[in-house]
Amino acid sequence: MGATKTEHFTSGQNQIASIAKALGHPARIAIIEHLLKVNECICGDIVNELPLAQPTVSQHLKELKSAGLIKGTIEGNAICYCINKESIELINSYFTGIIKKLKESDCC
Amino acid sequence: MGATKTEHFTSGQNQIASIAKALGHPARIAIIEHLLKVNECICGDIVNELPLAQPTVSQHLKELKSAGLIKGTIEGNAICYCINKESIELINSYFTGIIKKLKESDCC
DNA sequence: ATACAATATTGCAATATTACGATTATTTCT
DNA sequence: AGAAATAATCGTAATATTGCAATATTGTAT
Repeated sequence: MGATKTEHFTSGQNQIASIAKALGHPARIAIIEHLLKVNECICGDIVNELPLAQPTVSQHLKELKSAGLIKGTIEGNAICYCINKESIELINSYFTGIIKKLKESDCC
Repeated sequence: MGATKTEHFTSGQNQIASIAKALGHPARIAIIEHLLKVNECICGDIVNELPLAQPTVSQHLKELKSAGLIKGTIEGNAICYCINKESIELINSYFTGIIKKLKESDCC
C-alpha cells in the first residue's frame, strides 16, 4: 500500500486532483506567484527568489510542467518558463461550478 | 530532508497550498463531488460510494476537515458532513485573481 | 447494563515526496 | 577547442502519504 488507487476514480477526478496536487506545495505556489509578477523567467531567477537549491527548484518546475500548469520554451541556453493560462482556467471553472451548485442549498 | 520548508514561505502561500494539497487526491475529489450531489451525508455513505475501507475514508475526511474544506456536525451517533462553502470560495477567488492578472499580458 | 451502529484511532507496511550534493548535457562566448 | 552559464538528471537520506486490519470510542436502543 501507499500508492494511490487512481484506477478506481474517473479521469476527471484524477485530472483535477493532479492539478491540485501540483499546487499543494508552498514552493510551487511561490513559483506561480513569481511567474505572475514577472510574466516569464528562467529557472535561475526562481532559484535566486526561493530559499531552495537549484535541483529542488528544477524538480518543482518539472512537476508544475507535467501537471500542465506552466510551459517552458528554450531560449538560448536558458529555458523560459511561464504560466499556462488554460490550466488555471480549467481548475477555476471547476471551482466556480462547485460554488454554483452549492448556492442552491444549505447544509448542516 | 523530506520535510517541506513551510517556514520559508508566506502564510498566504501555505494556506493556498494546504487547501490545494487536501484536494490533491482523487478520493478526496470524489468525496467533495459526492457531498455536492447529496448536499450532506455521513461517513458510512461515502464508504459505500468509494472503493476504500472505512478507516481510509475516515482519514481522508479528517484531512479535508483540517484543511477547512468540509464541516462535520454530530447527529446522534453519526456525523453529518458537508462542504464548507467559504473554503471553496477562497481558493476560487485566488484563481480568479490569477486569471485577471494573466489577462494583461501574454507569454512565451 | 448489554448489544449495536457509526466513526475515530492505532499501528504498520508499501510507496511517494522533498531536498540537495554531485554529475551530466547543452548552449554561448571567448 | 576550452571555459562559462544554465538547467536537467542521478543517487540518496529524511520524511510524508496511502491504505487497511484491528481496536477503541461514542451514542442509541433494547
